[in-house]
Amino acid sequence: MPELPEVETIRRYLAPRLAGAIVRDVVVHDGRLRRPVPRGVRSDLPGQRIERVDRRGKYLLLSSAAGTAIVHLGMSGSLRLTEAGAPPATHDRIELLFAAGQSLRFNDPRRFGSWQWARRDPLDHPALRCLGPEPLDRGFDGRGLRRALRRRSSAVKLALLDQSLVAGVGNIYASEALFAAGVRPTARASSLSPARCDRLAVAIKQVLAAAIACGGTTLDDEGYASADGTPGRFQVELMVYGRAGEPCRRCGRAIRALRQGQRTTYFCPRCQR
DNA sequence: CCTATCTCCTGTAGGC
DNA sequence: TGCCTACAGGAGATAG
Repeated sequence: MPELPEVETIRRYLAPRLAGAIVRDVVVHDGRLRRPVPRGVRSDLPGQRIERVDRRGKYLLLSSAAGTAIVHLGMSGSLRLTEAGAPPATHDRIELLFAAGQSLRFNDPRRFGSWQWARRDPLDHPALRCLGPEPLDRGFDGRGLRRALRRRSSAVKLALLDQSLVAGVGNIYASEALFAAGVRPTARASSLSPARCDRLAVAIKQVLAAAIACGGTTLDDEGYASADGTPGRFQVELMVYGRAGEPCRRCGRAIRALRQGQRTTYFCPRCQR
């Protein structure tokens, strides 16, 4: 399930390889994604030069003079850059063919991903307009986080998943960041002291940066990989996610799992108060 | 504005 | 072996 570190890993691989590349053709093998693939992807992108590959939250942005493809990998989406020519694989949905002979394939078994299109500033696009701050930016700190959390009555874990408060944190890194900060995921967001918000903001930055340095997290059942097929290595660094019943790597107590808003949260009952 | 709940989708795992 | 159910989860829609 690609979150910020996985998308950033893909971006870092693709940016130097796609910058300047000319899109020869766009083939939509199956446009039934989370929302239908907009016409602009097909009609405007061919012939364009990719100027930049950017990331905003969990979105990857492929920018050209004609517009920007706004790509979300959902939970099962992947991108693979290869030499063109191979027949499409099962669940290949969209393929960009480049003039130099490469092919960028978007594969998504569960169709939770999306390809949107922005003719003008992509940051004004509805998908990106309401995103919160980039957690790895300088400007993201405990004060801003506290401002965002203080008027939320929900559990802090759920608040961290809200992309309008912080962009790019998903289920894995929310649990990991709360562990790193020593904060109980069930704590009311509004109850966190300034000091704990400072610690949480630092923890979010540290966990995301460490995961990027490892090339993301590849779980057994999801099989995330970067655009050249390389899996991530952060799964061996996880402190709590997916470790229910196993001993805490810091204190030895059994890691616990609970359900919050239809998804699983992991935490250490001793290290997180 | 905020919160809680449901929905989309498909591969996989577990129970029987 | 096969059928059934539950589960994984991001984000948008909806109701309150």
